[in-house]
Amino acid sequence: MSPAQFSTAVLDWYDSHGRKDLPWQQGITPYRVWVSEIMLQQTQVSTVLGYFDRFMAALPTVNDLATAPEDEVLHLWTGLGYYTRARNLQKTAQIVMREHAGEFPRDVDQLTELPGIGRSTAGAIASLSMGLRAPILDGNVKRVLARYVAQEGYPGEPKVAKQLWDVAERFTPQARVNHYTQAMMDLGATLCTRSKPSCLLCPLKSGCQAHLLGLEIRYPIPKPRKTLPQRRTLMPILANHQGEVLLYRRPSSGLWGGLWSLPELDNLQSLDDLASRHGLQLGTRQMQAELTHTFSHFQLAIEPWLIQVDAAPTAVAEADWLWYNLATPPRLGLAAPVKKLLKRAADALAANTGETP
DNA sequence: AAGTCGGGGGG
DNA sequence: CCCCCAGACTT
Repeated sequence: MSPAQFSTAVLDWYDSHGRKDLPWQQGITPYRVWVSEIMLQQTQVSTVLGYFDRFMAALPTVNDLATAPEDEVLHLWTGLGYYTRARNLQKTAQIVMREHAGEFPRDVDQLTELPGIGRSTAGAIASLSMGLRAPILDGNVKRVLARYVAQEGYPGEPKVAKQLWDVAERFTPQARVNHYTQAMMDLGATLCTRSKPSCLLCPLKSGCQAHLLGLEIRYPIPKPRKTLPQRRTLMPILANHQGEVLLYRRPSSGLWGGLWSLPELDNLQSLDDLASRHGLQLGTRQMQAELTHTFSHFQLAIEPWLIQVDAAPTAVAEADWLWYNLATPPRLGLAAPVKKLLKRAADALAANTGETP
């Protein structure tokens, strides 16, 4: 799609589906748009709804904000978080009064110099309240554009961010830039959501590279994790005198869905609960060599414990639990690290029985 | 480039 | 639990 086709599709969609009834979209002034944009930084619309009107009622003009006690401003901000925003808000109000004769500069670069206003917020104020052709790139727009061009690389990276700003700049139209800006944010908020995007309803689907590839979910590329989150678990290898080990079947959904696994414990104390649950009499315990298993999203350190079971009921009482015979293993789906641990156990058992007189 | 600031919602 | 959200600023 050419930039003209792109913005036309976005604007047509705005006319029929864009949001037009948010509080800061009524009686639009640079002051109201600015306050709303600051409140909306890293903060969801539903949260800001509870603050905006109260704030505007208490401090209806830039001058009111500039001259209010700081405590009053912070009071109006209480619960919104990122309190530096509130202090910067008042600083900027004072600068606007003192250096700009009470009027916000009609210039993106000058807006960006004000405390708390970065490039995206400046673009939003300029386009929404002044009709200036200025791009924005907030979280919503970033997602829409990253998908539209199937942008590789993590957008937090300056090089990638610059490419997305270039795309944003290219597609931003001269006419109706206020509606265009609002529409791009609305697209990201309502259709082009992080999970389960509604591509079939999207006005950009015919040109969206991610959608055409069927890879919407892949973009924007998430922050690369150098060190995966670390988790630990303890796996008791409960071995009876028949050379069998106690396994259970994991729930059909989720991690290792439907596969059989060794029991997982947070600590050694909870071993007693497991034993009593299955009516087991436990003997000696011995820690085995630790095993780490890497998933796509975290790393799991497994601390295996070999536990002798001296006595147990003849049959397992609970469904989805079984005694797994190491010498004649049944054909079951096993979680990968469990398979490894069982092999170790089987080898050790074979060596023992071979040597024992 | 990475850390900080916050409260809330969703998977 | 982690990740993310109408980000900006500091280190």
